Amino acid sequence: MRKSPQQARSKAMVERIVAAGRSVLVERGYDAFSTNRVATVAGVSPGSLYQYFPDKTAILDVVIDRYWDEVAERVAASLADRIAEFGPAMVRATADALLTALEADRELLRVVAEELPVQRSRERRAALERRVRELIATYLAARPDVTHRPHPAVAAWVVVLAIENLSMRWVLDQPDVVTREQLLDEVLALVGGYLLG
Amino acid sequence: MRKSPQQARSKAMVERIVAAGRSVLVERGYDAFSTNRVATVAGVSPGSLYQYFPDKTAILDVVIDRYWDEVAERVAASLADRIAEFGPAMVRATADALLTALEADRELLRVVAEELPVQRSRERRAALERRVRELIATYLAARPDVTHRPHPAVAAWVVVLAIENLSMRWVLDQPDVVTREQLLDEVLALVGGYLLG
DNA sequence: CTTGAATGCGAGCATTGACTCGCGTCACGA
DNA sequence: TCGTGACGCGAGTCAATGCTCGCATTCAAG
Repeated sequence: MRKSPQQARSKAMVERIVAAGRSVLVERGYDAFSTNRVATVAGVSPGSLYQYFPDKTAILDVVIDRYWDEVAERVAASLADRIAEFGPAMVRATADALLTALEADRELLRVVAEELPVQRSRERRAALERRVRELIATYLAARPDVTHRPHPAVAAWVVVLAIENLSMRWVLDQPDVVTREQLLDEVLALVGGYLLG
Repeated sequence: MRKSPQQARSKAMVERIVAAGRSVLVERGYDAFSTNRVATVAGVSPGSLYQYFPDKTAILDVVIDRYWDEVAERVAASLADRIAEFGPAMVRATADALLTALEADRELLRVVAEELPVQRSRERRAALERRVRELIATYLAARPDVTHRPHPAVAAWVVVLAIENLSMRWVLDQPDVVTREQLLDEVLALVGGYLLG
């Protein structure tokens, strides 16, 4: 942020710019994400835009950060609530929470995951992964009886990646052979068989 | 291709251009992938470049297509060789083949998977997935005794995505808690537990 | 050797898009 | 009410870059 908005008027403008950024991304795609277009959609002039954002990517970053933070919040909340009752129900609930979070803004997910250079959203997504991974690894290390896997950190890495990827691909590709319930069943079988088998 | 090269001279030029494209991508990144730079690195003028490629993306497409075709070839070959002896050894060998293929040009993989808009390489990668998925689904359908999973198509989808993603992330991120052998063990446990458990 | 087609060149055109700057307007404290 | 600084504007600058066009060079068939 080049300058932080002080009056209510300018705070509203910053919000309008971010919202416009999201809107352009979703409706026109990343290629159309130009400062001029974002400014136009926000009903603001390019010059005004640059009073609060140092450059184009700053706007993009805010949009993306907000998205992943939202997803992370939902998943972490669901997970933290149930980490005590570790088991199939928890895995299912967490996967469900992730799916719900991803489905909430499928259009933006599509752009973020498929149109943007991955590196742009890498940081936040990695943060989400790390957060969940550490929760799981810690739990697994404390309760070695719940799994046969020898290395908690490794098991957490595998489980998080597998669930995240399956969920994202399901939401994005909507493979018609797999229903939502079926996906949850498969995730459960995959993770259950791995940790317990 | 705007025109296909007829003399040996021009065929060599096309090759130089593609090689230069790969080189620019790997050494300077996608942002530096401009027609002028590719032409310069290829020791060719922009005008010449446009005699054989209709536009910039055509060069990119060739580079990417070659990469995924190479990977697909190795994996499909390994898989086809061993589909008869379905079991842990086969899963391990296939995962190993994929890892080897991805490791063969890790630099290009990094650019293709993290810098490029995913959509660019989506087609070929999807083709690779489909090819492998169908091999597996067909086999599972023919031999319902090897797995407890009720839907071969779904099981194949899950298994392919899981292995592909874990392998790619391992090669790209090189997480120091997971060795190569360990990764293969984990993949085996994951897939084995899922299909058989 | 001749000749025309294929090949190759590279300066330059045209467009795009990030970003600035000088000026006008508005809000708020005194 | 009035002055000052925050706010807002948008035409314009400037660099990047995809791509073309007219001309020079090379190849190979006759």
